[in-house]
Amino acid sequence: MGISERKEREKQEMRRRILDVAMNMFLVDGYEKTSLRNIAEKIEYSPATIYLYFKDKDELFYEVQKDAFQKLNEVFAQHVTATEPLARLRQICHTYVQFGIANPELYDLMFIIRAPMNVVEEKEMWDNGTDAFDFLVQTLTACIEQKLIKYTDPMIAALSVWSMGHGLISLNVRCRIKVMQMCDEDVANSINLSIEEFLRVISTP
Amino acid sequence: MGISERKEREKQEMRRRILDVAMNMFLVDGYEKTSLRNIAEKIEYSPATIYLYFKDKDELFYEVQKDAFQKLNEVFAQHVTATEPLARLRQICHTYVQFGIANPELYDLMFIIRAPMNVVEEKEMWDNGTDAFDFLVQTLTACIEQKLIKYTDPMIAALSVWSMGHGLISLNVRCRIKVMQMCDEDVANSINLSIEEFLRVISTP
DNA sequence: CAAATATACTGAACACTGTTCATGAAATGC
DNA sequence: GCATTTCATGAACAGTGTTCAGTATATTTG
Repeated sequence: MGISERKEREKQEMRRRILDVAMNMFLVDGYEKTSLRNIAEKIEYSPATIYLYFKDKDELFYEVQKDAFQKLNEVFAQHVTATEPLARLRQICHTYVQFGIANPELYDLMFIIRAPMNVVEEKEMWDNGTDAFDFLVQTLTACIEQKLIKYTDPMIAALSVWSMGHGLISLNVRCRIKVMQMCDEDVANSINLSIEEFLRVISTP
Repeated sequence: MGISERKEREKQEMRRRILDVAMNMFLVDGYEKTSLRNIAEKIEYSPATIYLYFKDKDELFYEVQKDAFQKLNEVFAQHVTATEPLARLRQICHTYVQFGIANPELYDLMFIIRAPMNVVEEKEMWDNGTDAFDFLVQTLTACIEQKLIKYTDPMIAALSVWSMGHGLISLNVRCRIKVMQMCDEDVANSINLSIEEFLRVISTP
């Protein structure tokens, strides 16, 4: 049956089109402005049509999040080039934080916003973030094996590094670093300094 | 003029009543369910009345956030009792994280949600979080003076400790730790372990 | 090819949200 | 007692996610 195959392909193309438009609206206008109605208007379909391709807003946003993580993974692949584990760790940290600062709206969707995680509630795991996290665990395992850092458990180390990076970005993205009187440049500087200090501090003497 | 004083007092009482109801709704039902209409219904006034006491939703939420930070400060005063700086730091970290885990909806309002920070945009500083942050800086300054930790700059140290704590809580609150297959108990355990390891790692030998 | 069926899509409605404003009622000042 | 200020509201506006009966098109069947 060539027809049902074409139908299936067209359905997938429509899904992709919706996802691409949604991703673009996220990047350009941010989360707040990315409504189902706005997406529908941009693809020139009725809002109800979106529900033929996604169960609800959460499921749609979960798929956009998946694409966002692919972007992050690509950035990792591009910027994390060192072979020495500690140098890799440093590259991972800076690449991650830079990605967050450069794409605050996308970072929102990936790590801060509640919406897309409702579909995970029923699931057993959050598979969108797995690859990036595994990438970090792998590097940290190498660091620990070569006794380059003071941590002993790769999982705890990964959770700590990630929390530190996420903490820095999300406090900044959500304007909570304004407790210290600083200009934007100072803030960016402090974030980078915090990463450097953290790496120095966790390294074995 | 006794009358205008009474009027002023009544206005403040009404403000307090709105804030208390809002705080309670946050604690019981969470951010999503705390709408101006729901608050208005609970105080048995029209939604429009709230605008006679607050400029908009953001300003109201900013005041509730202020109360939330007072709660946090009280918890600090209650649980951070040690005199030795490093012991104090440990107590601060655990108290903070425990507060976040125990009051996820309030933590949302204080550190994650965008809404109340819009009023800060025009302001020069975010004064709600100042006391808690200064408290941390003070303890870290003592730690550095006594050469108990490897950090040299109290500001950078405070930003790092805070980011670590906030990262752990917010990743958990927003279900992002589900990348690792773990039950809730394991997660809570990993968070505590991460804090202990961080404190161990940053301490001078 | 025509009729019956299956698929794709939409307009309108529902129940929400924050916000504004003219209108009305009550308390205060003179 | 009358004028004025203060306080509160109903109704409306523009927006949100979501559902569903109904329609138009495309495909399958007789």
